[in-house]
Amino acid sequence: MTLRLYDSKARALTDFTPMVPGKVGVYVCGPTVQSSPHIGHLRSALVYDLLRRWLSYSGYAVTFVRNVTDIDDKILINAAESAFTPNPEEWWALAYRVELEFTAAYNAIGVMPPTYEPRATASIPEMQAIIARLIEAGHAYATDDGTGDVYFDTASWADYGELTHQKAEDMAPAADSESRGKKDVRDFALWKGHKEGEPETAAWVSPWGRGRPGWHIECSAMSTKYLGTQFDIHGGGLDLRFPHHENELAQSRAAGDAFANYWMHNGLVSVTGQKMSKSLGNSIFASELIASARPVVLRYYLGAAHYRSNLEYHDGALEEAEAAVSRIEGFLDRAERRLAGTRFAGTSELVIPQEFRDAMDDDLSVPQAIAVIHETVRTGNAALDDEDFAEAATLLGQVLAMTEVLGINPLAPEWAGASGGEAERALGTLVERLVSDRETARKSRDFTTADRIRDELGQAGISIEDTPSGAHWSLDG
RNA sequence: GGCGCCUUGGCGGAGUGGUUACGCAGCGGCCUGCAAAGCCGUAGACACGGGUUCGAAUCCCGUAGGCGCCUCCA
Repeated sequence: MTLRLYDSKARALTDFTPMVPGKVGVYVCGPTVQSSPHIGHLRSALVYDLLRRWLSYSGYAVTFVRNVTDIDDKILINAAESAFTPNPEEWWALAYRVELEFTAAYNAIGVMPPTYEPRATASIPEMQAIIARLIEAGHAYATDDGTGDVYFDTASWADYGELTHQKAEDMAPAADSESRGKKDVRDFALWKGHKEGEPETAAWVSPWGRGRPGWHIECSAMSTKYLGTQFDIHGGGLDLRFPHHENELAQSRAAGDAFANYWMHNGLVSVTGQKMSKSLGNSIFASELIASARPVVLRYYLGAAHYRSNLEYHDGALEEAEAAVSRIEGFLDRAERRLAGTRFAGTSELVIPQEFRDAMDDDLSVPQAIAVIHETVRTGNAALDDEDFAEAATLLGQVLAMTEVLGINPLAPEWAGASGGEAERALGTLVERLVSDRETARKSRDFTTADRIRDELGQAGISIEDTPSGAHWSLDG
């Protein structure tokens, strides 16, 4: 079975065929670094991280580009507003600080660094080149009102609306009072002339006067700069379909580029039934999430729903994810302990079951893929109960392989907390001593003492499990 | 007004024209000194009304409710 993806332009599941056999170019719209990352940003990044990992696992050489839009209206506004706070910040400092926050959040949940992460401000000449081609082709115009603005001429492009299947005349006219020079309310800015009061550092020389790029043009420039004028997959959040992606597509195609072959859009995250928004004050920030759950649990939670589904965040969701991850972790841990010292230790082969492969190939059906993991965990636990170590070793390898591909192997080194070193060793020594005392008490059938020790450890956040090979202790998750 | 999406058991969340997704929580059992973990078993669902069909939760139409985009947004 080959990979099928839902192409939101075609509005259908389609077989994925790369332009060049064995190679895939993916462009994903990264954040506009205007304020701190929230749960939606994490989900979006994770979705394409899973896509990228699955493509890589499937044997493709993946060039994965995710941009950072580090110049736009909001960044300038937020920086300007900071002038009235105790910590005033230049727009470029704000953008960079926020970009670092994003990087930290991505790293925290195991989103792999992209092949390249271009910043919009580093591709101004490429943007200008596209704008020049558009003007040349009659699809863009510089206004004559002295603003230095350049707009895309939507009326000149018959296919405008092809991505979201809307007719231009049906679109609600946007009351864009500031743009007097527009020929049509649907025309969008390619270049914004420098305005009085805006930072000099936010203006670049151009044939149409000093100014800065409009929103949308940066992605046309960066995607084609690094992936070519035609490339395989373009992804982003569902809320970017219109106008952002529609406009990207229009300007790139009008400029003569074939652009993306497949369009993917991930579902949004909602809170209490509604999309997060600043005005509602219901944003769940990445920092809050990272503080309230283990990173691997967060990754599991954000990835567990299908990427095109809306994901509803609610209280208790992370606890449920923690329980699910603990179950997987429990099997891996138990299997490795039980197999240690047998001839099956270390013999597990990292094999991915066909069912898992089929699920992932079917438009990245992660929920079904995870179901396969859980089923394998169950049969693996049963094999351990039956002391069928050959079978257990096989299933252990499968679970490891599947969780590795999704980046949710709880025992993987990347999730290991900062090891306490000496403190950890000291704790271990003390606990081992108590566990040993308890074993002695149990052997002499002094269960009062044994239970007291277990209770005391429990109150300290340490749980005890009695197994055929002795007691096992662990810190509560 | 236009373009779309959603409504599944206590919760989360898949899927699909005819067979238990999966996880969490619940109940019964096995195991255990008792637990924990694990295993086995079990209950419970497809918003509502029509239609197509041998058969629909799954396709079509309608109704109700909810959501997204059309304005900055992952």
